[in-house]
Amino acid sequence: MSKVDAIVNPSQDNVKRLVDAALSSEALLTIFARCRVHYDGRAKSELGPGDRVLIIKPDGSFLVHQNRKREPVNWQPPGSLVTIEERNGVLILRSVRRKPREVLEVELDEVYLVSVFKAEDYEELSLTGSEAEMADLIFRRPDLIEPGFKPLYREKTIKHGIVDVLGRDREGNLVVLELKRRKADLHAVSQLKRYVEALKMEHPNVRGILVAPSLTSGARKLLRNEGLEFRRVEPPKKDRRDKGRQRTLL
Amino acid sequence: MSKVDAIVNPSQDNVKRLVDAALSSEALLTIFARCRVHYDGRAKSELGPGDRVLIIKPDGSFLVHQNRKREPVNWQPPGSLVTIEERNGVLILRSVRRKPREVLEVELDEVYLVSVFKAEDYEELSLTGSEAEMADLIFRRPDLIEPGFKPLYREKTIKHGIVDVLGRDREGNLVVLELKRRKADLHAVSQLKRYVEALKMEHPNVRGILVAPSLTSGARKLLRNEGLEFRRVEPPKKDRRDKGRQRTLL
DNA sequence: TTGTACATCTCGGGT
DNA sequence: ACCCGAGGTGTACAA
Repeated sequence: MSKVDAIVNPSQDNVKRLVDAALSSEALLTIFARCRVHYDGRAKSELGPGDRVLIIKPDGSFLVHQNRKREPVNWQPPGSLVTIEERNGVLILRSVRRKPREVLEVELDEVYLVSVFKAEDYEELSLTGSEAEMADLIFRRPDLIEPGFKPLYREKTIKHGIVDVLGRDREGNLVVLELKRRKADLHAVSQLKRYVEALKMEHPNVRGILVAPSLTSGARKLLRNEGLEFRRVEPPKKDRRDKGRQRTLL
Repeated sequence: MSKVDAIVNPSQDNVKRLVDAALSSEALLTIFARCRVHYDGRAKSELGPGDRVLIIKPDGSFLVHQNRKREPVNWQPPGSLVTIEERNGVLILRSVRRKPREVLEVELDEVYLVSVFKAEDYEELSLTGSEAEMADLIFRRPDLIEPGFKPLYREKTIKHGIVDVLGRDREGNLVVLELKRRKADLHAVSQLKRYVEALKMEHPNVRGILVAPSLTSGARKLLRNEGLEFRRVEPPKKDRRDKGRQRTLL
């Protein structure tokens, strides 16, 4: 069997055969088709006839893509179970998820292409510039917050949530850091405030510092009104000098 | 020209030809390939060699899918600009986004399938069970909140945010509703609290009610501690009896 | 363009 | 299984 099987304008029988082959062989299935889509689960949706790309992965992920946007118009998450059946002469792909129960049905009005891809992939994404790396940075260089700052806990569970970084300042005050890898908004300030207020119930002096590359206008206002602070810190991008073959992209 | 062009195990020249054809013709391009992926922008990532599905849409959306998970491992949002070039005998797909500047590069080590799909789609998703429909419901049936409740504003901008529903109770107290279409969490409570406190600065009696199908344990505790309230409401799913041909899926 | 909040968010980590 | 929060979140909508 080869890595890829593809048939343009397949017969219904060929569609069924290839789909069954893909579903039973850990292969990734891609279909170009004119179709209708029905979904019922956490919400409910209908999509009238049109040309779409369908992707069914061996882990049960099911994507329905229109010709615009990054997001699938309909989908089913990993773990869902796919079947294909014929109803009144129309092929129907059906994907069922349990817990929560969700059903996705795609009526295949006309299939332009079926392709089966035995994709082998043992690599995982390596990403830098995350919030976790901001925390690392602050533990390595606490002076980025202020002189004398001592970070003590990381991902510390408190009364009403989980604090990014908990530490003490030069004067012994408890300090809560809320880190954001991108521009911080109102939500981030509310989050910080929730932590500060929870800690204030058990400690006398608690400071809250929002640590981010920037703030929205509204976040800045709310932060001031609440007596909270801001420190500008960029999420660090590690140099991965992996194999020395990678040039700078940007 | 037909709706679909596909070549299995294409030569480099054929890849280049089909890709150029797709990029200049509003067609959706799909490639099965062994590839490496490099990204630099808001963050930075590297992905070693493996088999993936690449999708490039006519609006510039660029997806790199591994054989698991619903999410693309790498991507570029709509509006990005794609080019294909050859570097040291290797074909490279390059997508550039401006604002923020982000570059995605895919090294095509081996191409198993190139397919070009002139997808025609004039349909839009019709979805029910959203938060917006919960708001509609409450304006139609305010008694779902409590007897005498009068909803007044929808999506009302206040000092620090935008309130879902603002109204008055039987006794003339200002009432803020925060709606969640699914189980409400700590975040939802913080959001509601932010609105209530903003309104309290200008009004004497303000009540805050979280309206959702259920609550997380933590949300319930915080809600109680803050003197806020909860009303159980399910997001309504409209019956779309469209064309009478649709059976219930679930 | 910026700000704000929803989403069938998805995903991972912790308890 | 539930809870919690990050995300290159994406997406729509309003100011």
